[in-house]
Amino acid sequence: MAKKRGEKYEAILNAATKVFAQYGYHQTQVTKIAKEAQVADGTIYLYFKSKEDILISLFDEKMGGLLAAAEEKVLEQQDVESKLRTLIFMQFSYLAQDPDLAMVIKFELRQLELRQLNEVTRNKINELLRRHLHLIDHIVKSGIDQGVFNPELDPFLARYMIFGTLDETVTSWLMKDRKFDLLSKVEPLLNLLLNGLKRAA
Amino acid sequence: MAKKRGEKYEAILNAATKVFAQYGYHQTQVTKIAKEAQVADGTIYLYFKSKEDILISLFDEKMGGLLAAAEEKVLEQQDVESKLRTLIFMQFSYLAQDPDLAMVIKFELRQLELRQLNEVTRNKINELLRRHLHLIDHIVKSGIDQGVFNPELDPFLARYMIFGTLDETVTSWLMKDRKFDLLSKVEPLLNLLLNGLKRAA
Amino acid sequence: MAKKRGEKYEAILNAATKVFAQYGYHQTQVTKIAKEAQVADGTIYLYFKSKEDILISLFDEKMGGLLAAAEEKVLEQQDVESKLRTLIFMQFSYLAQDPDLAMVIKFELRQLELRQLNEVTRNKINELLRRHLHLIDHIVKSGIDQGVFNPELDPFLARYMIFGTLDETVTSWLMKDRKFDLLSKVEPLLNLLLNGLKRAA
Amino acid sequence: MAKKRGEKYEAILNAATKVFAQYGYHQTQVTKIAKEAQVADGTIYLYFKSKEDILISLFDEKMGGLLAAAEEKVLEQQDVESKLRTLIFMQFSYLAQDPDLAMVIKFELRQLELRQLNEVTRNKINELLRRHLHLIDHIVKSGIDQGVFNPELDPFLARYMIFGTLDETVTSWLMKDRKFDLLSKVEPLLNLLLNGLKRAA
DNA sequence: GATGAATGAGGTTTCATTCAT
DNA sequence: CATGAATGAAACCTCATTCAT
Repeated sequence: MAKKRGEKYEAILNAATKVFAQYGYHQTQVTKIAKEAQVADGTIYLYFKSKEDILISLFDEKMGGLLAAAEEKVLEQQDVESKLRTLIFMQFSYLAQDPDLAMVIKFELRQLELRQLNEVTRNKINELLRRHLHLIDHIVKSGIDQGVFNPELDPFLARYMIFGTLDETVTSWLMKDRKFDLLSKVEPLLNLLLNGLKRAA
Repeated sequence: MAKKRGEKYEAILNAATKVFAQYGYHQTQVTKIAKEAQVADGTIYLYFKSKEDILISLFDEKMGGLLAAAEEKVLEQQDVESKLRTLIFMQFSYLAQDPDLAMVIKFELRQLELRQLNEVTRNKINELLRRHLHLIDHIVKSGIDQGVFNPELDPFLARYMIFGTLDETVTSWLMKDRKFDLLSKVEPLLNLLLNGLKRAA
Repeated sequence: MAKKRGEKYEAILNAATKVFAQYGYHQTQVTKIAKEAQVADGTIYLYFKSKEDILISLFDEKMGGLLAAAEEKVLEQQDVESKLRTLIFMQFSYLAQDPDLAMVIKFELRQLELRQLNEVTRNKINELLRRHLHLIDHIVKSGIDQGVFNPELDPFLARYMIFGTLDETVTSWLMKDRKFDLLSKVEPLLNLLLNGLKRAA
Repeated sequence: MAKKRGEKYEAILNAATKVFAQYGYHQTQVTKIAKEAQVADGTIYLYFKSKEDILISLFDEKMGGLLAAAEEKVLEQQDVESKLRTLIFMQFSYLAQDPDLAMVIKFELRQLELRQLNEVTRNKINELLRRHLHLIDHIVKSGIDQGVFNPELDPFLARYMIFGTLDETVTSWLMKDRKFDLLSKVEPLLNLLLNGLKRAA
C-alpha cells in the first residue's frame, strides 16, 4: 500500500483534486474519484489508506512543493519588498495554474485543522500551516529590521493583514469563477500591503 | 411546519450552533442536536425542513440581526474612520460574545456558497454575504469620496484587505482558543487598515 | 442502543439463531437476519452494536439461562448418578427443543474462543465455557468423594470423557438431521459414562 | 491448473495450515497465505481453484495419509485393546507433531460438513469423516465380537464416547496452548475407555 | 404538538480472483 | 511458470428522515 509516485497514484490525486474542488470533501464519494481517475474503486485503496488519506496526501504533495519553493525564493531576496512580492507572486502563480487545488486548499484545509485527526495526520497538517505562517512572519520581521515597516507594528496583526488579504483575494477570485487575472493583482496588492505596513513618513 | 419562533425553535438553533461549532456540520448528527436541545429527534422536523435548513436558518437569524444593526450604525457615522471603527467593533463584539456562532460562520458559511443548493436557499445565503460586502464597499467609497483614502485605490482590493484582515484575525482568535481579547484589537486594526488605505501624505 | 428485552430484540435474536444455524456466522449477512426478523437492516443496530454482538448476546442470553438452571438442579442432587443424569437430561432437553441454537453453540462457540475479541467479549464467552466445565468438574469430584468413581481417576480425563461424549452425541444428532430422539439417549449414556468412571468392582 | 505436487504446492499447503491455524479460515486472506509461502498471490491459483480448495486439499492430503496409515496399523492388530491403543497413539502422535494441522482439523473440518459445497467437495470431506468413523466402528465391533466389550453396548454410543473423548482431549490440549504432553495421555485414556466399554465383570 | 423507534438508501472499505506482463 | 497490480462485487454500518402513537 501507499506506493507513492506511480502513474495511478498521480491520476487518483488529480482526480481527487478535481472532484473535491467541485463537490467538497464530504459530498465526494470514493466512487466518484475512481471514475474520474478511470480506475476501480478498490485500486484507490492500493495507494491510499482511506478517503481522508487522499485529502491529506493531496495537501502534503501539492502544498509541500509550493512551500519549499516559496521558502527558498523568499529567503534569497534581500529587501522586504522583494520578499513580499516573491511570496505573493509564487503563491498566485501556483494557484492560478491549478484552480481546483486552490479550491481544495481554501475550503478544506482549515476545516481539517479543527477536526479529530490522529496524531500523525494532525502534525502533517499543522506543519504545513505553520510553515506558511513562519514565512509571513519572516517577512514582517525583515520589514521591521530593515526599518521599512512601522517599528511599533504588532507582528500578529501584520500577519493577519498579509495572510487575510491574500487569502481573501484568492477566495474572491475563485468565487467569481476566476473572471479576473490573479497575477495582475500582484503589484497592486504589494503596494497596498506595503503602504499599510510601512513606517509613517 | 416551520412555525418559527417557538421556544423550541430557539433551543434547537442554539443547540445546533454549539454542536456545529464543536464537530462541524458534516460530523454533526441530528440526534446530537436534539439531545443538546433536549427535544426529540422528530421535533426538529416540526421546526426545520432538514439538517441543512437548520444551518441556513442559523445564518439567517443570527447574521441577519448583526448585519441590520451594523448597517444602521455604520451609516449613522459621518467620517470614514468612525464608520470603519463601528464595523469592526460591532462585528468583533458580536462574535466575541458567541464564539460558537463565530466558529460556524467562519467554517461553514463559505463552504455553503459552493454547494448545490436550491434557488431559495442560495439566494438567502448570497444575500447575507452581499450585504456584508456592500457595507465594506460603502466604507471604501466613503473613504475615497472624503479624500481620506488613496483615490487610485482599487475598491476590490480594498475590500479584500478589509474583509480578509478582519476575517483572519477572527479565525486566528478562534484557532488559538480565544487566548487574546478580540476587542482589544479593534483600535490597532483600525489604524493598520487606515494606514494601508489612506492617501499617501 | 442495546435496548434489551424488546419484542424486536427477541425477534432479531431468534432470526439470527435460525440463519446462523443454517449458514454459519460468516456466511450470514446482516441483511439476511433482518429479513428473517422482518425488520429493516438499520433496526438491528438499535439493539446490537455489531454483527458479532448479536452472536455474543445470543450465547449470553440463551446459554446463560440453561447454565443457571443446570447448576441449580445439579447441586440439588445428592448422589453423583443423579447429578450426572440431571446434567445430561437438562442439556439434551434444552438443545432438543431448539436445534438451531444447538447448531450455533456447537459450531460457533468454540471458534469464538480462539479469535481476537475485545476484553469484555472474551470474558463473557470464557465465563460461559468455564461454568460449564466447572459443573462437570463438580460431578467428577462428587463421584470420587462419594467413593463411586475410581479414586485414581485423572479428573481432567474424566472431564474430557464426559464433555466429549455428550458433545459428540449432540453433534452427531445434528449432523444426522436429528433422526433419533436425543432424550432417549440419556439413560444409556449415563450408564456408559458411569461404567467408564466407576471404581473397578 | 491444479498440477499437484510441485515444491510450491507443498509450500502453499504448509503456509495455509499455519495461517488457518492462527487466524481461522474466514479471517485468513489469500494474501497472507501467499506471503507465508513466499509466492505471489496469483501463484496460488496455479495450484488451487480457490481459497476453499486450499482447505479441502489440506484435509485431503494431510488427513488422507494419517487415515490410511491408521487403518493399516489398526487392522494389523489382533486384540481390541491393541487396536484402540494403536488408533489413539497414531492419532495423537500425528497431531502432536503438527499442532497447526490439529487446529485446522478441529476448528474448520466439521464446519465444512454443514456448508453448501459442491458435490465433489462434499463427497471428499464426507469420505474422510466416514473412514474415521468406520475405523472406530471396526474397533467397537471387534470388542464386542471378542467378548471384551459389553455385548449390549449401543455401537453408536460407543462411537460417540471414543470419538468424543479423544476429540475433546485434543481440543483441550490445543486450547491450553499444549501445556501437557498429548502422548502421555494415551495409556490413561485407553484404560478409561476400555473400562467404560467393557463387559461388567 | 411531541416523541423516538423504525426505516433503508447509500457510503467506505475489503478481499478473492484475474490477467497482462 | 510466476507475478502482483488491478478489479468490482459485496458486506457492514450510519444517519437523515418519517410516522404511528
